[in-house]
Amino acid sequence: MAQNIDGINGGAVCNIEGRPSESGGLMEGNNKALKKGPWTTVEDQILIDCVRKHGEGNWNSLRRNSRLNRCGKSCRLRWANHLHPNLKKGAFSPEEERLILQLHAKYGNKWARMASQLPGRTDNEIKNYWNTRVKRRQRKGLPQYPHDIKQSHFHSHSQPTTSIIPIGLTQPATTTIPPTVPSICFPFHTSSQTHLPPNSTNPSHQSPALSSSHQPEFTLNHSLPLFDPATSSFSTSEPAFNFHHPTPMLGSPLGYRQYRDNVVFSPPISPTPNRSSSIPDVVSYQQFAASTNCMPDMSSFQFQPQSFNESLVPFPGTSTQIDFGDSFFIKSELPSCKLLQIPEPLSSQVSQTQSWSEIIIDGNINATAVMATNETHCASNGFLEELLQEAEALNNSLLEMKPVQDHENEMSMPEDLFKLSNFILSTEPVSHWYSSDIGDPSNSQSSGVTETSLKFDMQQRMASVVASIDNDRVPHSWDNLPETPVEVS
DNA sequence: AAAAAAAGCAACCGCCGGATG
DNA sequence: ACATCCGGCGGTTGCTTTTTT
Repeated sequence: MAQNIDGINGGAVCNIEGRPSESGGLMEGNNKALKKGPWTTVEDQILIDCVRKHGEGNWNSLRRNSRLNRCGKSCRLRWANHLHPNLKKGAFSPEEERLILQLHAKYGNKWARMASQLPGRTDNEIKNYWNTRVKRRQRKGLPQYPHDIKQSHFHSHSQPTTSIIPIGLTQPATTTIPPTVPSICFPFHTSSQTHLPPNSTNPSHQSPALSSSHQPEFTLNHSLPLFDPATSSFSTSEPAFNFHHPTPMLGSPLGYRQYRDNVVFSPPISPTPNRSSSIPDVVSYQQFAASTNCMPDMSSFQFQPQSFNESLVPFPGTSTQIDFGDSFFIKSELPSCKLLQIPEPLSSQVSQTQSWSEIIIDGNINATAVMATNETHCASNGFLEELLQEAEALNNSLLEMKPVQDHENEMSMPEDLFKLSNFILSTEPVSHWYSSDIGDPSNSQSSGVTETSLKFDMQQRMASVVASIDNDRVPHSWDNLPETPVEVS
């Protein structure tokens, strides 16, 4: 908008965030009232320079240490909504509009959540678009949603509808869910599509939020039974998934702050010299087995989260809830996720028979369940068959499991899951993630890696990992996981 | 062409929750 | 345990621009 170009605006002034009592009064050493109103190009440039120099975050300190006479909030908003380099300008495309409708039907007025599904778009843009649309359609007496989009949220302020979906196989079927249906279903592939985590076939990393593939055509090889809480029964129709942990493109997920500056490599669980209790690196494990035709000893592997291969990185904004014990369930609408069942028993007795399983659900909504044992005498040439058999067995057992209703805490990542994410993040040096992008991670702030980009990838990775541990058999309970890494600033 | 209405947009406000001391 | 800081989010306001009458 061409208003107030170049600094001559009559913007009003305000005190800090409209809360005079905070910070012990005005300005904290900069005893001037803060400016309000439209931003000028001069202010924009100052803000851009500051962010380039210091990175995102710490908006109030940014304000204090710059010539900007704006409150921190205002700076953050300006950056996120207008100055961020990843922003997509211009009108929404028809595809985006369609997606907004679908997302709103699913989430209600959860603008940040919706924005996380619209690369380059901000919550504010979406909110404005929607509000305008609402007014227009109300005036015309039209319904808010097209006939083919079914509203699934309770009301505009409600939590989204949740379906709890057990992983499992029903009879083989091929189902195509048209992209217009804002629901997806996780299928299981059984044989030819077994997904051993590839390495060489990994596509180069692409930020999911910047990809346009967030709405694939979902071709399912198997339909999954869905548990309908209303009827307490399973159904294969109208699957619905919900993102329970929004990851706004320009924001950080809850609890992220504790990681954002962490470049410390924390030891994995029980970092004993022989790594006997480390969680195995699933990918390396499989690759080792495939390449050497023998099953490696679990103790030779160390849990290396970077092995979550890039092709499996889900779209941002996804998360999954698992209920452990004898059963687990996906409760998510994410189009991609990865489930790991940690070896059982995850204990120091690595010499004894262990098994582990992995369920991968990739961006094409293809799921593969893989299980393996590390019995040292496992016939190598029967490896895949064995995996598949066990996967089948896993699927079958899952079908028998009772769904667990997640009640009030739908929006929060389960504590266990969060701890796992915490652990995983703490075990992986940032350099692994960004080596190809930025070189020296220790210099990430000044080498062009913004906090946002770091957050972004972190969010993806957090969302991509869901793990379970059977506490009954695993001496390493979540409580033994490393504490939140110390923030390094 | 002018006025009114609608649309578009930017920014602020208040609330909230997590982090921190 | 508490207070404070900080930042995210959703609601709202108000200004400008565009379209309609």
